[in-house]
Amino acid sequence: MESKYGLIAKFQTKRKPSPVIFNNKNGASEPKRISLSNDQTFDKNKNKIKLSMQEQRQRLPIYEKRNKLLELIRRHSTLIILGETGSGKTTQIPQYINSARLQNNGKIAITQPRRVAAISVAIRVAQEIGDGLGVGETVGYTVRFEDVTSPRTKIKYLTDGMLLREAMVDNLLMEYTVIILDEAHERTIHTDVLFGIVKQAQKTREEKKLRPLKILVMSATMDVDHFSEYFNNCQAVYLEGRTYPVNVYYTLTPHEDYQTACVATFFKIHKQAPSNHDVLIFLTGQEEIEAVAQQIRVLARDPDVGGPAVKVCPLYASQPTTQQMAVFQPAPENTRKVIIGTNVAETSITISGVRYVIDSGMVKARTYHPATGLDMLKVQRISQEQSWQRTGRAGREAEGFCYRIYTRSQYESLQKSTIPEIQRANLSTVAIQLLALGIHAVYFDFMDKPLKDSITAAFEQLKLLGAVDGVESKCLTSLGKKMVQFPLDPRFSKIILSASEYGCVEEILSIVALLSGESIFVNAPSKREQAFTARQKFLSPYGDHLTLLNAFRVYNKLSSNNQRSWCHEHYIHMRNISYAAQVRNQLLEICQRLEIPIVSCGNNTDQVRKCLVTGLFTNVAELHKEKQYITVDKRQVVSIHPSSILHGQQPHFVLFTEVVQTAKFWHSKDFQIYGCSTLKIKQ
DNA sequence: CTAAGTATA
Repeated sequence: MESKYGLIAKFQTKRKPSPVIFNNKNGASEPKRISLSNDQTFDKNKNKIKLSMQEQRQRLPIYEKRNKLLELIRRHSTLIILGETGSGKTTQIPQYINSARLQNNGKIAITQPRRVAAISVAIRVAQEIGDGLGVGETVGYTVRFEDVTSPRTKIKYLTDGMLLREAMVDNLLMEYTVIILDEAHERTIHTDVLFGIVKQAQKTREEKKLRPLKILVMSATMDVDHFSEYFNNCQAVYLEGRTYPVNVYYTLTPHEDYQTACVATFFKIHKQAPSNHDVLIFLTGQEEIEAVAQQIRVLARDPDVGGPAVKVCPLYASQPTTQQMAVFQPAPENTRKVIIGTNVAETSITISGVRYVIDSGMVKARTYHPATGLDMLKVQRISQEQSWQRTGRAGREAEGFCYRIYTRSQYESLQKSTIPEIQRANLSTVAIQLLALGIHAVYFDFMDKPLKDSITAAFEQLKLLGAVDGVESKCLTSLGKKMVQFPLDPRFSKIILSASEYGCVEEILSIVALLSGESIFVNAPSKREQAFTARQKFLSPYGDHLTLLNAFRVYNKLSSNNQRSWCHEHYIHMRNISYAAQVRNQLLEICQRLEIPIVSCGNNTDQVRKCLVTGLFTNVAELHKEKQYITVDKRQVVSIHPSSILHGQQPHFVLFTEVVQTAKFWHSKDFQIYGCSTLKIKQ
């Protein structure tokens, strides 16, 4: 098998990839999911007609159906609304309900899987509603760290995770008379749990003759029957979107080396398409994206290749924000922009100007193995749903083209839908949250049941942590009740709750906060050397946890106007470290509420490592032979990930935060452990 | 031949 590093070398010798042959038919024979609309406001020409906000609202395809929709919502206690991209369902439906006062004296909740979406939609709707009051009054939002609502708020946008938190305080969600679960097709773990909670709340409120709860489930057009069946065969209504047709092409033969095929396809497009038509390539990860970006840059400079200049924009979530912004800036005159992205570009980030999509057909996805307790991050084929999602990205503003680096029959053999997150995640957080609501996960009404083994594994972990007395237990111990207060994996909640015993609450709060977000260390492949050198300043011989703490201690002593430049100099991720500081504040508040004394161990940081073991006791590995470790718990062979400070050293015992298998095939030596600390076991 | 998809509380 050829490695992706070999490819760079091959391309640097300016050899061009061989052409990829596509079929000539477009995707018109595919299920018709992409429909045409002639709306002028979407024209990309420069004399765009300026419309008032109210005119814009009236031009949305949903506007004509307003009365019909309201009638359906009034009549049904549960309704499924299928809406294509651009139908305006997220912004308009809550306003329609509000102006018809269907919520009576309660509130309308609309959940979103992502914070940015909840915030930006709320701001938009607050403007549209035109009462001049701005966000936080009639229309508000609630996300972690930010509650922009008032007692007068009628329409409240929130993240699905936030509504789940609220349900843990009041499982009947009495504050709301209408709950809209938006983007339900994404099937986030939080939305899946909310399905059951909201359904039960509606039933209980009816039985107890409390004020009724109306449920709207909004989704892209997929798997209606599945949703409807779960919600007692409720009715579904379809809303037309506003997108343009996309011509879909398949390769005639399978391409195992999808990276090279993507590059070749890009240059095929590059030669013929006008330079202001941007291209979006879907690939799987940072390393791969940077490699392909480099190949395209090199080839684009080759005079033999021809075509306009090329601006290459890599796009993945862990990029520094400034780099990510480059994606939104239009390319200069006579220059083609090509965005090479992960699945962030599928849902989270929308880029205008894209007319061509190249879909590798691959995605990196996480799966959880209850038997071993191990996570895998594996490159695998996308689902058919996902491939249409990617295709749709070419038709947001005008007719587009999508080149699929797989054959039609390969497409047909893809699984129809993506496996919902709840079926491929560690369930200990879900299990403890449901217990706080008095429900054992085994008896919970899931739309798609998680694996029995996953639930069992979760309960075994909760038992070891002392959150429950037994795996059948339907209530939490007093420790468990404290643990569930924290917005954390139960293992980390446990560590915080043990910290006062070890006299290191200050330090543990910092470390847990740092571990609960993304890495604060910048890890761009091109700057690896410099980043490594800069990191030496914070290095602790005891490993990554204390190294993180050292960096965080320095950061906290800086005045706020020095933080940015300090982060830049030390290859620290500004966004991630300031996020960790916010998380720490939140955790600190919870500790104060629980009356935990906030003590520090100063330089006696041995206490910190001892304390970490109280939650991560299953995450211990022993040196087995040269560079090879074996986990004490499940006897799995692992090795230290190169990002760890302890990589290259061989302490006898290590404590780690996480194990992940990253390679394409199942070789035991491919399991790597992240976030390592040395561990001396005293006799 | 050393390198983590995306979210969230």
